[in-house]
Amino acid sequence: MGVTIKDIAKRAGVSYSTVSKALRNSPLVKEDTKKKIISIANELGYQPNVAARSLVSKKSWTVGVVWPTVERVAPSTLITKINEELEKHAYTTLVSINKIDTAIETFHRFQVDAILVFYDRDDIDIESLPQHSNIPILYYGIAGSSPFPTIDVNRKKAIQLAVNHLSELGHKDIAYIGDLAERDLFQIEKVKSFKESIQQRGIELRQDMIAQINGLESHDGYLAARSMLQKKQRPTALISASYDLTRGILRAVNEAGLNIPKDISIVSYDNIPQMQNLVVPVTIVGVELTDITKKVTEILLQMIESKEVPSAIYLEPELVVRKSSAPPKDVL
Amino acid sequence: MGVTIKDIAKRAGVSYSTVSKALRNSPLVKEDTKKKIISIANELGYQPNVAARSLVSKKSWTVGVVWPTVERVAPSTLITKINEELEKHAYTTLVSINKIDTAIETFHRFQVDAILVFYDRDDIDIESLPQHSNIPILYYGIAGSSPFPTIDVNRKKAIQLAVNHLSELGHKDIAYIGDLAERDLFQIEKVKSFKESIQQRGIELRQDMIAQINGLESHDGYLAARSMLQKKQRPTALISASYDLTRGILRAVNEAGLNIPKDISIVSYDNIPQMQNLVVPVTIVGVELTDITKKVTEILLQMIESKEVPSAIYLEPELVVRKSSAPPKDVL
DNA sequence: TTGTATGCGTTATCAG
DNA sequence: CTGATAACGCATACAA
Repeated sequence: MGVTIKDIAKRAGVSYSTVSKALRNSPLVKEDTKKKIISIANELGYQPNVAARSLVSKKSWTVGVVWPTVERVAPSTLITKINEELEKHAYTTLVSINKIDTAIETFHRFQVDAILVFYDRDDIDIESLPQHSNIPILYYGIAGSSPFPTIDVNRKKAIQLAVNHLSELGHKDIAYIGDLAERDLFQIEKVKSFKESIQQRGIELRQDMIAQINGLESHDGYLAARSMLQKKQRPTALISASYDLTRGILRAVNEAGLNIPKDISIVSYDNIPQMQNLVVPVTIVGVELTDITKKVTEILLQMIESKEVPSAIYLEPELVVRKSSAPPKDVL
Repeated sequence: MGVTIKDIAKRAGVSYSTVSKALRNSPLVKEDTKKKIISIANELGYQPNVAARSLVSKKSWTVGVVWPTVERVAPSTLITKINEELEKHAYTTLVSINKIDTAIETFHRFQVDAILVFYDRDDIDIESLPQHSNIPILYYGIAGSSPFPTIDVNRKKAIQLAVNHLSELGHKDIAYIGDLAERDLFQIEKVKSFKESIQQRGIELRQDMIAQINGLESHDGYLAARSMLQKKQRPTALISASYDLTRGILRAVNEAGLNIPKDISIVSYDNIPQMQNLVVPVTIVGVELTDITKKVTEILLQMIESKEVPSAIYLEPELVVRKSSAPPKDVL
C-alpha cells in the first residue's frame, strides 16, 4: 500500500491534520514541525493520493488532452510544448488516444479540470459529444467545426498571406502543393483558401496548378514538385502546405537545376525555426509555435477559473520573408 | 457539479446503496429496479467518479503509459494497439509525455493499476527511478537496461536472422543501413548485432558496409542506399533497420536501374503487413505487431493480479522470406 | 500552533 | 431484495 498522511503523522508524533497542513505549506504550522514532517514525507516516499485529494477539493490539477490520431506527427511538438507550459502553472497533463467521445468520458470520470481536444478529421459525430459538459472543453482546430470554444490558427488567412505576397511580387503562375486525398480538415481548409485567394487577386485559377498528392511526407512534396517543374507552362512560384513537403520540394528544385529564388520562388506554411536552416532560408506563413502554446495555455487556465471565453479564438498568422521568394524573371 | 448516485437515488426513490449495486449490475437487485435505475442514470448522464471509486476499491482500471518521446513515430502504432487490447479487458489507458520519473510519480498519485514505460534512449538516470514501486511497472525495451521487468522483442536475434539468411543464400558483401547518430538504444543494439553476426558467419567485417546516416526517415534510407550502390565493390545484399528506410532504399535501387533480387537482395527489420505491399514484397525479420501487443497486455494483466513475472521476456522474431531476397549472381 | 470532526462519492458489509 | 453505515485519504472549519 502507498504511504498516507496517517503514516507520516504516526512517525512524527502529530495528528494527521497537522501533516496535511504542513504538506500544503500552511502558515498555521510551526516551521520546525513543518520541516520535520516534510523530511519524514520524503524519507517515506510519500505521494499524495489524487483520488482522495480531488474528491474533497474538487480539483485534480490535471488537464486531459484528447489526441486520437497519435500516428500523426504534426501535433506532437505542440503537445509537448503545451505540457511544459502547463507544468509552469502546476498542472499535469494526461493524454488519451481513444476516440473523442470515450476520451471525453474518461476524463469526466477522472474529474480533470479541463479538456483539450485535438482533432483534424471531418468524421466526428458531433451528436455523440456531450452537449453541455461541466468540465470546460477547448478545441484546437477550425472554428465552427465543433460545439466547443475553438482555437483556430487561421490557416485560411495564412495561405492568403502567401498568395498575396507572391502576387505582389509579380507572380501569376503560382502552384499549390499540399495533400488533397486525406480527409483532413486542415488540409482542406488550406486548399480552399488557396483557390479563393488566387481568384481574389484576379488570377485565373488553373486546376493543374494544384498538385494531386496523397500524403504529407517529404517524398510526396518531392514528387509533386518534380511533376510541376516538368510542365510546359512551369509555375514561377510554389506554395507548400508544410515543412516536410517543403524539404522534398527543395530537393526537386535542386535536381532540376533551378535557382531559388531566381528561377522559382517558394513560400511555405509552418512557422517553425527549422525553416531557416534549409538549403535556402524559406519564406514562411503561419502562427509561431510559442504563440500557439502560450495562447492555448492561457485560455485553458481562464476556462478553469470559469471565466467566459469567446467561442472562437483566431491566432493571427504572420508572413516572414526570407531568401526563397523574389519577383519572377520577366518582372526583373 | 457532476451527477452522483445520490441524485439518481432521489429520482428513483431508493437508497443510494441500491443504486450503487444496480449500476454495478449486482444480482442482489430486482431486475425492474435495476432497469429503472439504469435508465435514470443514462437520462441524467451519470459518470462514475473515478476518484471516489478507486479510493474505496483501490483499483482504477487504468494503465498508465509513459511515453516521453512522443515525437517518435515508431511506438505510436504499438501504443494504439495496446490501448485497444486493454480496452477489451475493461482497462483504460492514459498516456504521460513527461520525462520518465515525473510520469511515474504522476501515475502513482493517480493510483493507476500498472505502468508501461516506453523508452529507447540511453540517458535515463536509473538512480532517479523509484527502486521499489507498489504499482507494477513494465518496461518495453532492452532487457537489462532498467531495473524493471522488460519486454524485449529481441532485435539482436532479428538482425542475426537476417544476416544468416543472406549468408546462407551465398552473400558475402552484405551492407547494413540504419541510424548510427541517434542515442537510441534500439538502433545501437541492431548495429551491434549486425557486426557480431557477420563475424560469426566468418565474413570479414568491412566498415564501409555500415551506412553512416542520421535519421530513420525514408529519405535517409534513400541517400544511404544510393551511396552504397555507387561503391566500386558494391554490396550484393542490404539489410535495412526499418520500414521507412526500406522505402527509401527501394527507390534508390530502382533509380540505379538494378533488379531486386537479381542484382541485389533486400532484407528489412519490422514485421508489419505494409511490407508486402511495396514494389517488391520484402523479406523481413522481427516480431509480429500483434504478438507484441498481445504479450504486453498479457504481462500487464498478470502483474496487476500480482502474479510473478520474469524480469526479462524475450519475444522471438521470425524471418519471413519474400521476393526481395535470393542468391547473388555469382552463385547462380 | 495543534487536534477533532465532518464530508467528498463510492463500494462493501451487515442488518433488516 | 433493500437500506443503513463504515471506510477509503485528504482538506478544512472549528474547537482547544
